Amino acid sequence: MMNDLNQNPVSPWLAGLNTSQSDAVTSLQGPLLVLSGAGTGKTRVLTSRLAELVASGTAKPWNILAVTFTNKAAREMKSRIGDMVGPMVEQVWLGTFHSLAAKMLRRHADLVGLKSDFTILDSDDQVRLVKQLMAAENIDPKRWPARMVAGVISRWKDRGLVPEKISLAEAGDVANGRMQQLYKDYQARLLTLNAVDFGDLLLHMLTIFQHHPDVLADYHGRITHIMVDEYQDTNVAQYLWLRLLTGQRNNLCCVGDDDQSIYGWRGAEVGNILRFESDFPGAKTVRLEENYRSTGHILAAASTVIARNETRLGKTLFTSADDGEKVRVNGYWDGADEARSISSHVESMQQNGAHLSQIAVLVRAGFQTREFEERFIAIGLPYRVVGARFYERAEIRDAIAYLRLIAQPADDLAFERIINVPKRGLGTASIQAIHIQARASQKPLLAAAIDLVETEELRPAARTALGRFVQDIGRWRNQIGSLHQGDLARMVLDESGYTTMWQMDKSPDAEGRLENLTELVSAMQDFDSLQGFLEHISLVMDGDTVSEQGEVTLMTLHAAKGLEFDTVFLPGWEEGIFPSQRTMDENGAIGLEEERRLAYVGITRARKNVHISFASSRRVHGQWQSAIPSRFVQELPAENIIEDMAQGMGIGRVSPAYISGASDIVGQQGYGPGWRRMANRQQQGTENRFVAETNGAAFIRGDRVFHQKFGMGNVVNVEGDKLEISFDKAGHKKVVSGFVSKP
DNA sequence: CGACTTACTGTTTTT
DNA sequence: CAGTAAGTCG
Repeated sequence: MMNDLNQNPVSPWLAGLNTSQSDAVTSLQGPLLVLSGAGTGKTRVLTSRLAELVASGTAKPWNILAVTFTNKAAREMKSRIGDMVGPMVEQVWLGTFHSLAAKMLRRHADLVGLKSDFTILDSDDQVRLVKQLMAAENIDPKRWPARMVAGVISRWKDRGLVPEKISLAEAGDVANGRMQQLYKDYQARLLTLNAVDFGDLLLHMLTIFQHHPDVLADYHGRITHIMVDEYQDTNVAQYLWLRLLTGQRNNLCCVGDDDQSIYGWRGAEVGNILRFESDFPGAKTVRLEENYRSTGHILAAASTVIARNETRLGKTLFTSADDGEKVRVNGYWDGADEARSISSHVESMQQNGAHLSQIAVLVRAGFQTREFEERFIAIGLPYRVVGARFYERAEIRDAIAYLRLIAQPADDLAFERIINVPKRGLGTASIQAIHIQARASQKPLLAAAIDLVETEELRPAARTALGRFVQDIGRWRNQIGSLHQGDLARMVLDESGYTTMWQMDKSPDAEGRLENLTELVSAMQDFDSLQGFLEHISLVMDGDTVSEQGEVTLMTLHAAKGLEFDTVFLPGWEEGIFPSQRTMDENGAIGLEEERRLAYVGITRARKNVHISFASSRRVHGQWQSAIPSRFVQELPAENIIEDMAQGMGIGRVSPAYISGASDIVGQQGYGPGWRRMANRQQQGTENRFVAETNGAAFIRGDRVFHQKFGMGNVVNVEGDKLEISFDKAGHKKVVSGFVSKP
């Protein structure tokens, strides 16, 4: 240990660092790349180094720019640095790429034709805008989905490309070769809306830095040291932004792990980290290779898998921990079997004293959580699904649209979203009239609507409704400042009839939506102003409520990056699912490597136990499909795993017939008839059995019933053979009586 | 204008 | 299968 590096024996954070960690923490000048493997103490190094920069007098807090990707990471960094250096942390430029860029852009908005109170659009708004532009250009939205077109534009922005820089070849035949025009239109439209999308935050700053050297010079004067977290996830625009800000001083410290780059499809360039040493001559590279998280077997399994990747800088992780238990590999008959087995395993772990919060099920894609949810509900196992993000829910977005429109009358997208929500009798005809008026008078939609009410243009009913609407908006707008934004929000939701709309709604999730609205209002209390709140929500899309009262975590591998658990279940390791067929089709070998990194991320989330599993058949889009174990299963080193096969299903022993997809050929292990027929028969049998059991058993309100998927519940309403049931765990559902039984 | 019906289409998603 | 988005009828 070399924790007493002469110059500052009092820095407590230097104690207990290993050699390479402390090397990284005390290398304060020049370009530094810290290659930090999973579980090697990355955050600790990052925060300690920042503290050291300040404590050693190398830099003042306000000379340091510390960049992360997520708000969560920024928060954590802030609190940990705060623990080390105290309130000085407030002076550091600390935040996400987007929040920092937004802060800068508000200062210089006029240089790119924006006002400093510009709106930040989310991806949903983006797509709707693109859709409108495509309609104007007569491009078939079926042939070229707006989502895809918006995606292409976003990828260009990720690469730092403004519309003028798009080459013909680049645009390709997407949208009939009109992509460049669409991109131009889109940017023009954003300017008239005084809005930017996420990509613009960076892109506009690049433009400003390039065209206004004085602005850049000003930042060079302010910022002398830059630190970046998760460097492997930076895209080209972020790279350029960092590079420009770094300038001649060259004090850039990037921390990352090329093996954990899993956002390539979102524009992240692994190349950035791979190229660091040539990009920044004289760069020093420090490898953090001692893993403090996982046991030997787990680490060995992960290392062996990732070693197959060609494109990597290479690290050799080691641990002084025990070998621990081997990674268990399980084969199951089908997905339900897999879910059943995993959930009962979790149950028995719980009975043996394990904390549910230390157990996670990590899947490749969101839809895979469902099977587990259903099973967890059925057996009453507490769980939480990470991913369904609060601010993306329709009711929250609607509520925010109201607030946006009030705060920002020119926000046409917000206007369109809520003009007829709840229903005010303003349909396509009225909306079109507003659009025509707006275009003719060069005004935003709300202003045009106000004008339109004065005319005879609309039918009386619509005119009255619109009149009321614009009047309401104006009235609420006058309350800004005099009324606390939380109270204002409640008032808006009540007076607009939005709350009533959901109260009247009989669908089972209406109640939850109302709760979400209440939660939104209470979340607003914490902000200084309505503007402040809106800025926050446009950049912080995580509404993660930390209810750590012991629940199994269910989430995607992507969402799991950076987290750790004692026990991790990795189901669905089947070709086509994981690695994902689509990724392989679209990105070939590169895509496969990214999938493999995802496998690496998954395995390295575990401290003590990993359970990998696959199923022989699975229902995908309602169709039964046979599957072969993922190639990643084969790549696991035999000495670090235990195969725990059900019914003689082995890792490499699946009949080749299934590989070719000829599912009707009988396999060697007696797989029987094709999966499809087989499955149908099973399903029919199941249904019949339930009908038979409950035959003649009429249900009445108040009956206590059991449902295979949803568990126990009470009948709250009966309509013929359809029952409305309030389940103990699954909430309100409507089900056919044949699927429930009396206990 | 809105409720209902039919056709289609399914990853991952830090901001 | 199931959720959505567009399309049709009253």
